[in-house]
This record gives sequence, C-alpha cells and structure tokens, in this order.
Amino acid sequence: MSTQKRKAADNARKEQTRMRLLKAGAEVFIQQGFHGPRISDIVNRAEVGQGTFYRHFSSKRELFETLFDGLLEQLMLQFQPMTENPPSSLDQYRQASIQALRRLSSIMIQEKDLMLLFLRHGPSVDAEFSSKMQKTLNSFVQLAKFYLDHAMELGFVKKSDSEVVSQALVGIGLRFVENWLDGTLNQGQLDSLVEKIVDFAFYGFAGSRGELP
Amino acid sequence: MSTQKRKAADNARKEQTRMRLLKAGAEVFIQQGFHGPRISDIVNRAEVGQGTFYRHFSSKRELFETLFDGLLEQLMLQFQPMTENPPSSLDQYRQASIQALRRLSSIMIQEKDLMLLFLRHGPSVDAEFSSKMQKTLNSFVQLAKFYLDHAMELGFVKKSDSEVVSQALVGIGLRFVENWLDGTLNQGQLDSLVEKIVDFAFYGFAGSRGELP
Amino acid sequence: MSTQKRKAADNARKEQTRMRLLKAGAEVFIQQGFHGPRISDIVNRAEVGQGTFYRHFSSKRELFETLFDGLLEQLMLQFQPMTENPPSSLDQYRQASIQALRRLSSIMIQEKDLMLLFLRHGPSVDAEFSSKMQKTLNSFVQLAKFYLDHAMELGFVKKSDSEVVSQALVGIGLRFVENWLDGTLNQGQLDSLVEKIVDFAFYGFAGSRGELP
Amino acid sequence: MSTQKRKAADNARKEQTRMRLLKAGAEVFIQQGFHGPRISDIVNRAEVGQGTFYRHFSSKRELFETLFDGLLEQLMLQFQPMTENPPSSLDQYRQASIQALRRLSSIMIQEKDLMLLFLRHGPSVDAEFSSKMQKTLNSFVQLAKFYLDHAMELGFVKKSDSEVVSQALVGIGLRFVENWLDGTLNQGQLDSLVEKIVDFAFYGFAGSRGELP
DNA sequence: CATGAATGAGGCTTCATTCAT
DNA sequence: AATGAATGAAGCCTCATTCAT
Repeated sequence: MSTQKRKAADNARKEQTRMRLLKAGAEVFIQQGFHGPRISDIVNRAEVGQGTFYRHFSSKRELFETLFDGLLEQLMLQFQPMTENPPSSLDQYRQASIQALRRLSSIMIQEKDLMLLFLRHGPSVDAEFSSKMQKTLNSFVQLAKFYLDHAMELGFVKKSDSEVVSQALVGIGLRFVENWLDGTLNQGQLDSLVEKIVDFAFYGFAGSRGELP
Repeated sequence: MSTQKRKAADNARKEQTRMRLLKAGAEVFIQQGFHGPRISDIVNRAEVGQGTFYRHFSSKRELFETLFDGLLEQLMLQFQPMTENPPSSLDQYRQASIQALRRLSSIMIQEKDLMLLFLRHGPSVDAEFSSKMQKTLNSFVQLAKFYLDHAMELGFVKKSDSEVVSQALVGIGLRFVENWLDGTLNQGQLDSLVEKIVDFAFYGFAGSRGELP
Repeated sequence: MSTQKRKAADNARKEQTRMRLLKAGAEVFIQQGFHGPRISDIVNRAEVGQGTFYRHFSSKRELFETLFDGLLEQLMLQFQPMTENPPSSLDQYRQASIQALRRLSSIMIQEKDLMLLFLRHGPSVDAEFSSKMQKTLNSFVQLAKFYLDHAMELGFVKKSDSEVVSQALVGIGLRFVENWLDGTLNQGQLDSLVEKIVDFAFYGFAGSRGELP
Repeated sequence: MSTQKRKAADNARKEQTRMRLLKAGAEVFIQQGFHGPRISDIVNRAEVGQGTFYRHFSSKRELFETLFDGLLEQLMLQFQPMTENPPSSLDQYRQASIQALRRLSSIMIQEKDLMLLFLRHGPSVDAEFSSKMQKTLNSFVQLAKFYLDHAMELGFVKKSDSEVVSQALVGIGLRFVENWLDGTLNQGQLDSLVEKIVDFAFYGFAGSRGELP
C-alpha cells in the first residue's frame, strides 16, 4: 500500500532529523557544558528549524539525558562478557582485572568527550540528574563488589569490607579517568598505568609485591 | 575627626552587608546549585536591595568564587600542623594518616553543604573555575605524594610510583566524601571507615594485615 | 466512464472530510471558544492530517463562519411559514407570538451549544464578524417590527414606535436565551416562561391583564 | 526620615507607571479587543519597557480584569443614591426609573468605549471572565427586581413574576446599549428613547397609555 | 552606601503554514 | 486528495543591570 510506504519514509526522515539533533546536541554540550548552549545553538548546528527541536525533545534536558542513557548503555555492554568466566586464582583475578580495565578504557577512549561532559556537568543539571549519576556510579561499585566477594569466597584474597574496598576502587578509577580527561594523562600513559593501579589495589603501597629496599 | 568616624561606621556597615550577601549566596547556592538561583534570590534572602548586590560583587560567579576561596583557605589551614613532624616508622605513618584524615573530616563535617556544592557544581561554572578546582585537587595529591615520598626515602614503604599512588589515594578519599555527602554514609560510619580505608591503602585487598583464610 | 466514477468517489471522500472538519471544529469551538483552539486541535479531533485542513478552509475563521452561516440558515427557515397567515386580532396575534417563540426555541434547543458559541464568541472574532452578527440580530428586529406594524395598521394594538419596541422585544428574547444557555434556566422553565414573557411584552408590568390588587 | 521619603517617592513613581499601563491597556483593548493586542502594543503605547509590564500585571488578562473591576465599581456607585428614596406611587416610580436610566446612561456615555469593550469581548476572554460578567448582569437584574418587588408590595403595579420581568428589563436595556454602542443610535436618540422604553416596560405594546386609534 | 523601579536584550516556545511524498 | 514532518516568524517572559533618589 502506498500509505504504508509513505509512513515508512516519513519515519525514516524523522529518525534522521532526530539523529542530527542528537549529534549536534552532543557537540555543543561537549563544547559549552549543559547550561551554556541555547536551543538555537543546537538547531543551528543540526541545520534544522527552531521548531523542529520541539518535535523531538521537550527540552534541552531531555536531549542531554538521552545522550547519557545512550552512553551508559554502551558502557554497561562492555561488562556483559566479564560475568561469564569468573577468575579462580589470584593471578587470574589480577589478569581479569587488567583486561576489564583495558576494555573499559577502550570504550572511554572512543567516547572521551561525552565522558568528560557527563562527569563534569551531569551533577549540575538538576537534583534528579545528579542522583541518576550517583546511582550509575553505584552500579559500578556493585559490579566491583561482586567480583571481590567471589574472590573472597574462593579464598584467594583476604577477607575485608568488600563494599568499602569497591567504593575505593571506583574512586581510584574515577580519579584517573578525570586526570586523563583533563589532559594531565595521555592515552598511552593511561594504558601503562593500568597495571600500576591494579597492583596498588591488590597490595597497597605498604604491602608485598613491591620492591622493598 | 567626625569624618573619620563616619567612614569607619560606613565601612562596618558595608562589611556587614557583604557578609549578609555571602551568607545568603551560600544558602541559595547550596539549595539550587550555581546556575539555578537568580541574583534576586540572593538579595531577597539577604534582605538587601537589588542594586546593593553590585556594590559588592560584579557577578554571581564572583560571589561563588569568593565562597570557594574562603572554604579552601580553611581546608588548607588544617594541613599546616601536619608538615611539622613527619613520621619515621610505618606505624607512625599509619597513625599520622589516620589523624590527618580525621582532622580533615572534622572540617568537612562543619562545611558539609559547601563541600557538596563545590564538588557537584564547581566544574560546571565555567572552564576557568573547573580548572581551578582541578588545581586544588592536585595540590592535595601533591601533599599526599610529599608524605609518601618521605616514607619511601626512609625505606619503610616499598618503592612505587608515588604520583600514581597519591592520585589513587585522593580518588579514594573523594569517593567516600561523595558517599557521605550523598547521605549514603552517615558521619559515624565515615569515622569508623577511616581505619579500613587506611588499611586498604597500605596493604590493598590482596596483601597481608588482613585475615587470611 | 471510469474517470467520472473516480471523480465522483473523490468528491464524496472530499465532502466527507469536510464534514469531519466542520463537526470537529464545532466541537472544539464549543469547548474552547474561537481564540482558544489551534488548528491542530481541530484536525486531531477530526482525525485528519494537518495539511488536510487547508484543502478545505483557508483559516480557522473561515470554518467558524461556515458554521455560523449554517446555523443562521436553519434559524431563518423557521420563520418562513410565519409570514403566511398574519394574525388579524389581538388574541390571534398573541397566540401566533407564542407559537413563533416555541418554534424558535425548539431549534435553539437542538443547537444550544452553537447558539452559545456564537453569542459569546462571535463578537470577539473580529470587527467584520461582529458586524455580521449585529446585522443578523437586526434582521430579527425587522421581523418583529413587521408583525408589530401590521398589528398597528389593523388597529388592534396601540400606536407606538415599533422600531423601539421591536428592539426591546429582541433584547428580552436574547436575555432569556442567555439565561437558558447559562444553565440558569432549564428547558422546561424556558417553555413555561414563553407566556409570561409574551404577557409582559403585550401589557408591561404596570398594565392590565395582570391581577391588580 | 530620608528612607521614608524615598519609599514614598518610589511608590508614587510606581503608581504612575501602573496608571500609564492601565490607560494604554484600555486604549489598545478598545481598538483591538482582548485577543488582538500583544503585550508589546500596550507597553509601546504606555512608553514603558517590556519588562515593566510584568512588574505590575502578571498577564494581559489581569490588566483587562483590573479595568473591568474599575468600571464596574463606577457603575455600581451610580445606584447607591437610588436605594434611599424608594418611590411610593406609580408615577413616582416611573419618574424614578427615568431618572435612574438617565443617570446610568450618563456614566455609560463617559465610558462608552469600555462598555463596548467588555460587552463584546468580555465573554470571550475565558470561562471565568465570562461567568464574572454573567454575575455582574445578574446583580443588575437583582437591583431591578428589588424595585419591582417594592412596587408590587405597595400595590401600585400588578403582581407578576418579578424575576422574569427584571430579566426582561435588563435585556431591553442591554439591547439599546448595544445599539447605541454600535452607532445605530446616537446619544441624543438614546436620551429621547428613555421615556419610550420606560413606557413599554410599564404598559407593553398592547396595554393602555398608548394612543389607541 | 543602599535602594528598588525600570529597562530591554535574549532565549524559550508555540503554531499557522508549507511542501515533498 | 491526504498526509505529517519541517519550518521560522512571532510573541511571551525572565532577569541581569542601570540609575535616579
């Protein structure tokens, strides 16, 4: 039926426009944060009419959140394969951790700008968004805790408050991400740091596996 | 001279007005972040006229930065006494770290709201303010590094990349501060966590000083 | 010819769409007046596309006026039979008046909502529409005047300024219509009022045919 | 105190600005109805800034209603003296009615444009305003009813349904006001009509006091 | 110095209208 | 003929800033 064809074409056109807006939105948010840009900055960059924005998003906030959800989905996907083969020895665990971090950093490298955007500007959007970000971080903490608990159960790491340690691990991770996002660290350095960080997490700065003088 | 007296009185009144604005500013920023409140919200809360604001600050940002500088000064003051007696054994170092964290947390407890304000909303003010915050965090990293280097020199902790470890330490600290600011942790819990965190930092989750199974 | 058949079918479809729009227009105008509804409210209710509106009407006003003209035609039709047998005695006149009002009110009852719509909102559409409504009312005045002049000629009512009296009669009519449209009067009350009103018009509140104390 | 002087001056200035806006608002509403003019039309005519409008009124509607309330107060004031000496004979009643109408028409003549504005455009502002206008008209009906009941009690007019008659009287009044506002009637004619109208109301078109042929 | 009324540029949002399909 | 996505002009409203008192 011609009507169906018409509808399909319309939908495709609409989806394309939506994508232009998302792309343009990401670009201007990355450049100017959340509060800086006006709707008109987004539509100008997307090369669509002012009114078109409102056919797709009810507010700047909604577009912002859509971008966030997209990134989050990508990040979470990276962890799916990791639940399959839980490590069964300390060394396996160490290797798995290093690999997990490398995988995570690879996606972050791809979406560096968005990462920076959300880490810096997400908390200031509004209370709700801020809380959403906290929840997201906590889900990373729970992920770390899951592995740690597993390792403790199998007995190849010492017993500890896994919640506290997991929080600490995420804190460490975030700090390096921030440094890298800042430009203090370049990508190569980040890569070579992964092992150092894992060692610190496993053995602390006072413990063994360091070269004692 | 009467003119001088007059001037002194004027100055006192002016200073008082300035304080009212700072206080009111802090309150509304805490409630609504940096971008939320209007100048009128601040002057209304301060119970001064609209024009009065501009006699003391040229913009909302300037008031915000003034508050930040004030808090920073307070925090930095807490670290002055710590440089005086550097620890000379691992256990002393551990005790000193615990004490330092307790001292730091005491001031944070006092200024909890402002801490939350700046951590959440500082990075979104503008690029300059964001960079200022990064510099501030780095100065904490350097402080940690100073102690760690000292301990490494004296040989009672293993050799490691002290920059990396210090960054990690600050990352851990921030994470717990965030948790506490969030309300996920209450003040008592924060206190009791200090030792656990220090242990983790000294020995990691795999190293000794934990109860091995 | 197949082409002709096709054309006829097209025309029928077009007419149907036009009717949907008229119906939907009436409904939303009744609910929200003239200025309230947007074109999109009309097309949504009619369940036709946005562009379709413009194939049938050039503007909201045109649809509105089309509805008005339709109602007016209906109303005017009710008066055609009345010109045929002009009354030839006071009592006949009184009976004819009562019957005319009853006939008029029957059509108004059917189209109550539209009546309310035009009485309330017609004058605010624009100067032209307002004037059109005045002309319409005046044609009712002229109708009343025609009967009154006839009765005066035949000598069974006293001489008076028939223009003035006719205006007054229409004013009275309108007032009760308004009361009824308001909900102040229900339909039954309106019916039973007809005689009272006619009595008042014939004899005033001071004249005979009332029960003098 | 200088502060008090200052406040008084500020208040005076503010009140003056408010008056400019009311005057300008009345002018543009009279010219273009309620829905026609934009806020900017009002502020331009008032020669104040766009933002100034919102310091005094929250919306066009509010200014409109303020104007209405002002006029209503004026009109109602005209009736205060009439409650003092209720008429005690039919002729007194007739004279009092004529005088009352003349007094009312004098104020209407002064505020002709506003009258037209509200009668034409008030009902279309929104449901609430429309209902407010109905209530206003009803209060005029009640006023008429009060006099009529009084006359009936004293026995110099026949018994009738005073509510119905009062509604009719107001209807008549409105109709002539509309005619006059339209320009169909000029002021002189309106004046000379008052007696005719009163006669019609008292005796109807069929009753006595007319010249029977 | 403090005040607060006035200002108007700036951004948001709506919605009548167009037009490619 | 019907459709509905896209458009952008138009109007609303806010709020930082000025300035006369």
